[in-house]
Amino acid sequence: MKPPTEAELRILKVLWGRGASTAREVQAELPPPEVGYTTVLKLLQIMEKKRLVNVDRGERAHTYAARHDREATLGGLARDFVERIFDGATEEMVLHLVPKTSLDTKEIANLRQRLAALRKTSGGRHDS
Amino acid sequence: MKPPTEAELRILKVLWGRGASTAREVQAELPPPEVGYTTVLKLLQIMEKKRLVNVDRGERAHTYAARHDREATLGGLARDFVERIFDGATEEMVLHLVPKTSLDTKEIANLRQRLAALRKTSGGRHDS
DNA sequence: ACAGTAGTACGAAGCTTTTCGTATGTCAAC
DNA sequence: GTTGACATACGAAAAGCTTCGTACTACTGT
Repeated sequence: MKPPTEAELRILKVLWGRGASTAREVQAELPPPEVGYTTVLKLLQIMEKKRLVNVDRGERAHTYAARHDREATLGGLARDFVERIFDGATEEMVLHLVPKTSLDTKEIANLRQRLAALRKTSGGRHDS
Repeated sequence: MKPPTEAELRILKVLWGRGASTAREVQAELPPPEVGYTTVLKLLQIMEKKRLVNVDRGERAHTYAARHDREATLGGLARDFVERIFDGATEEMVLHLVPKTSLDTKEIANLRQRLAALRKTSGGRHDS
């Protein structure tokens, strides 16, 4: 399942936010820098070929919907990134990220809780 | 400071592992799929133009060294990624990552400890 | 000196991504 | 039925990345 490119992801974000939309609607909602209508349409056509969106051709203007939900898509991108850049070392990635970016105390507490939960359930493989 | 591309990063990883090396040495150490010698050399030349590597032209064969250390480079890539893909939401990225990848209990404990430390020190700055 | 070996420099092809122009189709209303 | 608004389809240009072929240079051994 091919990952979306940068521009494709921008479009997917709109579709996740709005639900099924026409090309025109997507274009209107896209954050700057603005991009031409035909550009958006072309991207949507490409995304259809890649099976990233479903198309409803019933109406005057086709309506497009993201085929995969946000969680699955972004999760996949994140895992690919860790694989490619950190050779799979999730821990290192997180350690790089955490001190350098803005995490408020609430988020930190939340993360700690999740990690604690993980330890109990069988989330990841245990040490060999 | 331009981020390295995929192929450039593969080369940087070798340089970080070996220290300053010739093009030939880099090529030999590069993981599969194998790539031609001139390809590696060309990349190194491009990387020099981009100031990703330092070159020592003293010897018969030039020797190349990574200009920035692994920490800074990978950290920058990680932060850029979170910005582009997750719109800066580090917490969400980590939450996506942690349950899906294999973290053993030792790593989980380590992360929790780091987070705890964070809470005490700066707490992270948050814009808003 | 000559051939062989090992190096650098560089142009350019092939690919992907992003962008848009232009051609074309369709509907509605005057 | 012609015009205008709005839609899709598609070709193709521009830019970046990766790859390599080819040309050239320099050292080494016979």
